[in-house]
Amino acid sequence: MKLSKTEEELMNIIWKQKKAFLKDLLDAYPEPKPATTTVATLLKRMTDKGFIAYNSFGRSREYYPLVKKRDYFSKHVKGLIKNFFNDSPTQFASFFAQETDLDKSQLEALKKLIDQEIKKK
Amino acid sequence: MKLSKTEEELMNIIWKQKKAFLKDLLDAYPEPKPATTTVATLLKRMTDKGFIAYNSFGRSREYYPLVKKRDYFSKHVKGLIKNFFNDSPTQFASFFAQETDLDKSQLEALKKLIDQEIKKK
DNA sequence: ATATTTATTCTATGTTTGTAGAAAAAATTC
DNA sequence: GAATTTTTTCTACAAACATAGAATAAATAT
Repeated sequence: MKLSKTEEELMNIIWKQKKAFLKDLLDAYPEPKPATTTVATLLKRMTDKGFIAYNSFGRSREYYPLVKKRDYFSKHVKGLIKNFFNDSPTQFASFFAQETDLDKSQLEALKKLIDQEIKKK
Repeated sequence: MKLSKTEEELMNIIWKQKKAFLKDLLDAYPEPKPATTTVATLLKRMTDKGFIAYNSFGRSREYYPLVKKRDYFSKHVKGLIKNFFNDSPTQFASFFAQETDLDKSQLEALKKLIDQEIKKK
């Protein structure tokens, strides 16, 4: 089961807040905010899909993620790589390095990071 | 305007073939192949959306991409970065390096690549 | 306690997607 | 040239999505 675009957006807010009531989520939306009921519907669907859960406090609920952002994206990016870069992460990485115009210091930082990964191996 | 999942799949075939008739595209699908009309519908929708065009040869058409794979993905990945990594390519890169388990030689290759990018700056 | 606000569920509508049959028209085969 | 195959358009329909009003129930404010 997958999240739709708008559900993803909401999920992202929930990940950031770690846990939140409807109100907190609504607050986090930029203008023009969606209707309360729209977000409520989304929350219900996401609960049904198993991406979030909640603890009840009286009538209202504190929602929290059931899926880690990391895991979610791992799948996401791997799918992207598989579908469009012949399952080759390096091909993707190459594309990434050339396409997202990082400046020199960012590239240096990235290089350092990769060095660390190499050491881990 | 965006491509849907199945449209993306077809687009990917078109990118690979560079130009192709309906038949060629159908051939490229793995079993179980979709119905001819299904692919035809997809082609029509993608034409309407402005992602492909065609040259007519009598009755039938040779389809070709109007959008470069590179550009399409550039947008795609940038959106991903924007939405989920606070608009920070380095944060994304970090995630990428850790999550897609590249082996040592792949990481080395990647490092070399980044070095080249640095030199360009 | 009454009025008001808030959270939730139900219902609803328009749109997009995935999938494909029927029909028409052209191309190919026999 | 009649029969068959291929390509395309039209039509269709169910599922998923985006969005939100109406109704309800519970919480809070006065």
